[in-house]
Amino acid sequence: MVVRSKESSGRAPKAARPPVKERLLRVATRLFARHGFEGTSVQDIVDAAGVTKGAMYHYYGSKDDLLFEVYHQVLSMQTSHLDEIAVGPGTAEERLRAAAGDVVQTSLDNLDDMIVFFRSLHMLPEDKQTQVRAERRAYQEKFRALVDEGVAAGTFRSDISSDVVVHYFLSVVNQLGSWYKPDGSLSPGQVGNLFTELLIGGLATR
Amino acid sequence: MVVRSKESSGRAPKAARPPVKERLLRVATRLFARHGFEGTSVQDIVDAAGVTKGAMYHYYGSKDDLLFEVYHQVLSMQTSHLDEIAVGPGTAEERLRAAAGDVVQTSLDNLDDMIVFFRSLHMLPEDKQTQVRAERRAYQEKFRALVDEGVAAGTFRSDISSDVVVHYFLSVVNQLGSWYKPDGSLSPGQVGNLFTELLIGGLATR
DNA sequence: AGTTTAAGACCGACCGGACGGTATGACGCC
DNA sequence: GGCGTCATACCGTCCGGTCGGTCTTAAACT
Repeated sequence: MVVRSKESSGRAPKAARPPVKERLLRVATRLFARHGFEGTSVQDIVDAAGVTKGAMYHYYGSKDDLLFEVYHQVLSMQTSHLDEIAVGPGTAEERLRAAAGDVVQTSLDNLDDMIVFFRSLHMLPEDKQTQVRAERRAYQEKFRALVDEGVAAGTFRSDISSDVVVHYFLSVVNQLGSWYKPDGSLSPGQVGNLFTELLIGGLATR
Repeated sequence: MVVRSKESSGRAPKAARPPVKERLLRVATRLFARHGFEGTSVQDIVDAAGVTKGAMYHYYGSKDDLLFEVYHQVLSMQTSHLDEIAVGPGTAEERLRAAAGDVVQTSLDNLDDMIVFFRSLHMLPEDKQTQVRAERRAYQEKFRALVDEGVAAGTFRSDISSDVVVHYFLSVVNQLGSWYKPDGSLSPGQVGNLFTELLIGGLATR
């Protein structure tokens, strides 16, 4: 997680609240989410950030780099959350509930990142794509371990591959950006609870 | 990329296996799925189809048109399947099981279409995008009606919004292309059954 | 039957412009 | 005066789309 320095002192009269580097990443994320990676030009990004290309290529090596940063940010946050929950107290079911609810909620809190995430992976150069996938798999493995724990404890049914279960539930999370409307009647917490309920219900022994 | 693959069907000696129009759509779907819509040039498509741009623009008005056709094809197929199942015999649960299993299986049978579907919608021009969304909403509504039937019959729990349930399950379907490997150990039917089981389990009254 | 005509199917050179990226330099701060 | 931070101008490439033209086929006409 990046530590944000509060620097709102009497700076330049221009619109420069967050530092340029951060601002670039933020507007890029929003634009990628709205128009797609290929549908967003570098010019669009720097215009929206109120700078020029010179600034962007000073902080980032390429347009790809910008996209990669989005992935890294999301994954590192979700991973640290899951790590914390997994080693915490409670039964396997309780921890799985917590993990499921949390990943839904944090995803909804960063919807733009999620939209970019599931839509533009294939636009990354091969090596960075591999890196992201590896990180992603590590996350899935941790999730799967929780499910397996529950199976071992007899809380969850054992006739369903935990691998498939993880793909199943994380699919739901990844697709949140394609239908959830922040100004709708459902709060992130509510969605998290509903989805958690559906997951645990499907897993529970009858 | 040379594409002179001789198909096994002992057809005409000329290059006319499937008609050009169909061939274009088919190769376009595959290329869109592999490299994304923006990562595939019109030249790539016509090369792979063994024709030239003239041929493509003879049959399709634009590159967008080609993408739109993919969406139309997928949606019309899935809708007709669901329609058939919905009015068929059986309890609400039985029909929901059939619908869930079917949509998973047909999606896995047309993985490339699904990959394009969930990844490139935003590349369509606004009007066509609206059209696609309307068609998809109609599909979701039919699915939701099935869930509601089960709730009314007391088979499914009533404390979970059917709307959310539909988003939940269709998210799983839409993401199939991002992890399922046709040459893996799981058959489409098996995945369909597992997912159906997880869905019904989550819905069932305790 | 032989000839003309029309239409569809397809070719491929070409265009305008957008886009990612770079080179160079100005401006402030220690 | 060197270094970090950006602005400006510019380049080479690639891409969607166009357009005049050719070839094939079959109906219409004589």
